[in-house]
Amino acid sequence: MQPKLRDIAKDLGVSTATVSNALSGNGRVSVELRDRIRAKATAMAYSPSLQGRALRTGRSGVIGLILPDISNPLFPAFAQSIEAAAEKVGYGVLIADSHGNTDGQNDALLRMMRQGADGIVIIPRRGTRMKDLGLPVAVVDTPSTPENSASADHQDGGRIAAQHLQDLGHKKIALIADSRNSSVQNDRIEGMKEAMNPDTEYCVFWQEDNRRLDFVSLVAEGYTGFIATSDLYALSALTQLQRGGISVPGLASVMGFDDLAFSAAIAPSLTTLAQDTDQIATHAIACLTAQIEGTAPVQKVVVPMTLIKRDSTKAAPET
Amino acid sequence: MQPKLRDIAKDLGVSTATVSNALSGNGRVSVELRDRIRAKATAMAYSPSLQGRALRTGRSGVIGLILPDISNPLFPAFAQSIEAAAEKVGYGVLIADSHGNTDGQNDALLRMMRQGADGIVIIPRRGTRMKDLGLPVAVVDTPSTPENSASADHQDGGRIAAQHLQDLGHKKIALIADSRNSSVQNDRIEGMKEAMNPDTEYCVFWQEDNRRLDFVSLVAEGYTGFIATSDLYALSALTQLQRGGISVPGLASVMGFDDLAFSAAIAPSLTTLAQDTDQIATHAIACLTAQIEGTAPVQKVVVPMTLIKRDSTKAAPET
DNA sequence: CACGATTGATAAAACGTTTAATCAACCGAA
DNA sequence: TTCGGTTGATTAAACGTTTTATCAATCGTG
Repeated sequence: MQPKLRDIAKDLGVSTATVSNALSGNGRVSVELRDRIRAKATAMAYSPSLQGRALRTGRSGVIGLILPDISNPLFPAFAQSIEAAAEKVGYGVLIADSHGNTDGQNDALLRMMRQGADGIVIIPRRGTRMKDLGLPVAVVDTPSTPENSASADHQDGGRIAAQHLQDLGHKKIALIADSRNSSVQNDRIEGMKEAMNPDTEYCVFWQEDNRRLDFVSLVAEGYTGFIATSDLYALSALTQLQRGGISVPGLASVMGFDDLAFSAAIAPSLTTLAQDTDQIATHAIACLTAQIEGTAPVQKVVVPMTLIKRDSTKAAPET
Repeated sequence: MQPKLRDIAKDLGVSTATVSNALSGNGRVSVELRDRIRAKATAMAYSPSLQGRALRTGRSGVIGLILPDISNPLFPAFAQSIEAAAEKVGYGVLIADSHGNTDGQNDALLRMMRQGADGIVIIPRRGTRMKDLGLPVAVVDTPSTPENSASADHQDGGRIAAQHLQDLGHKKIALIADSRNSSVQNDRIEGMKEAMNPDTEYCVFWQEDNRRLDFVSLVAEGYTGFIATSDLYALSALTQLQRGGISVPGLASVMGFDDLAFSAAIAPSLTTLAQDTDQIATHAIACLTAQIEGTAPVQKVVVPMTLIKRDSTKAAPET
């Protein structure tokens, strides 16, 4: 049986209140007794019952993490970072999958509240207005989302990507995105457009209507650069080109976003823009704990994305 | 403020005990009163405080999920399945990352216990002996792990894979695995070996020493079939071959395991062996709840893997 | 020396639920 | 009528912690 406060108290002949005070440093306890109690506590490997504490204080020591789709290859990295950051400040992490839709998202929120989460980190669906839950929330999305608490600078990432290909001499660039429903992808595309020189030709290809793009014929049309809003689409493009006999990066350069698990492992390795998930997670958690513990609010933060140059981008071929 | 048991009780002029009994169906309450209480409860949108209940019953309603490495591309699918299965039976899921090592795994276990998890689902590191924690545990690994509770039949998956390529006429097959430290990979390789015909040449290439394999020169040596223990390595092989000008599946067939997120999206799409994570998760959760609630123990289960034929495997080229 | 302030510790209540023990009322049977 | 048994509800304790109010003792000061 785990030792309780009472056990320590009885052993030392003091009251449980004193023990509690000694351990938390809250009330008034003489230094000598405090040390004696703390020593005893560690000796007995005492660890407070979170349930008892939760009942009394109304705080469970758990935060909820709501992801639009756990199986999205980017989110594992986030989940890992969030878990690490939360653990560092003594919180557990409860996960929920919103199955990509708004209903699921609300269900998940409700479930988390029932479970007694002290706060929520959420990566929202586009267009979901975070109504006030009476619960601290940290939103991780894009800087253009008003409620956003911490995120990468996706728009600037877009700029960097477009700049990179143009610096390499590419004059006709295809931008590949999945769905207009993602604020992140929109911001990335927006950034790319912004950084385009007046004499650069480009076109955005949205894949949301599920039509498969034919990248090989795009090359025939003169495209030499491809920027996808995710490494997943970049991979799709890259393999399709290779299969069509188009050398990457010899005849076409391909780059993506997020530095997914496979991106370094493929041939050619994929040039990509990475976000610092650790930093974002740490900040999101800081925002949350500030709200929970009522300390000074933390500034929103926007973390720059960094270009990882690999082998899939090269100077444009001579025409 | 959330309504409490007392609020319902006061409103109806009964005792909190009666309300509790009416809602749980445990004690003795007249049918009429029971219905009246239940109606009132739903009308007030009552939901019991998990903390209060936890303190009294000693059960928190959350289970812990410990993953060796969240960023491994297979685990998201698992996490999602586990979360769904747990939610269905009313449990929340607390995640922890064991950072791939045994110490991290023990830390994670301890943290989960402190957090008051009622049980643990763990995907263990190879060779970790699950010491008795005094806490229900469900292990998800491979059938060859003695403590395993639910898993795919990885060995049989290996057999199916080897059979598939041999059926297509491949005579010289390269088996690609990452690390001997994974029971799963070992079982898959073992199954492949088992299914090899006497006249089939094959060789196992372990990548654990981080040497990059040169798949192109393997083709020059006469290999026409490649089976990787993960789609990740299969992808690596596939792109390397394509880059080297070797047509897949024209000159070489490539297949992998686990049907990762990208596997259907690449060109050619990847033939792979998939595991039914939902079924495995449901069963793992069933094992756990059986232990937690002290009901009849659930049989261990081994779920067959299914071959997903796509475009990366084809009949071996004529020699 | 007396009195207010400070220090060090305790007692007791509270958080919201479940459950064992209790109790009153009613019923049927001897 | 009386008594054991059943029914329907209540009372009170318990889970483990934190915290407010209380109290005794010591201290400093006028």
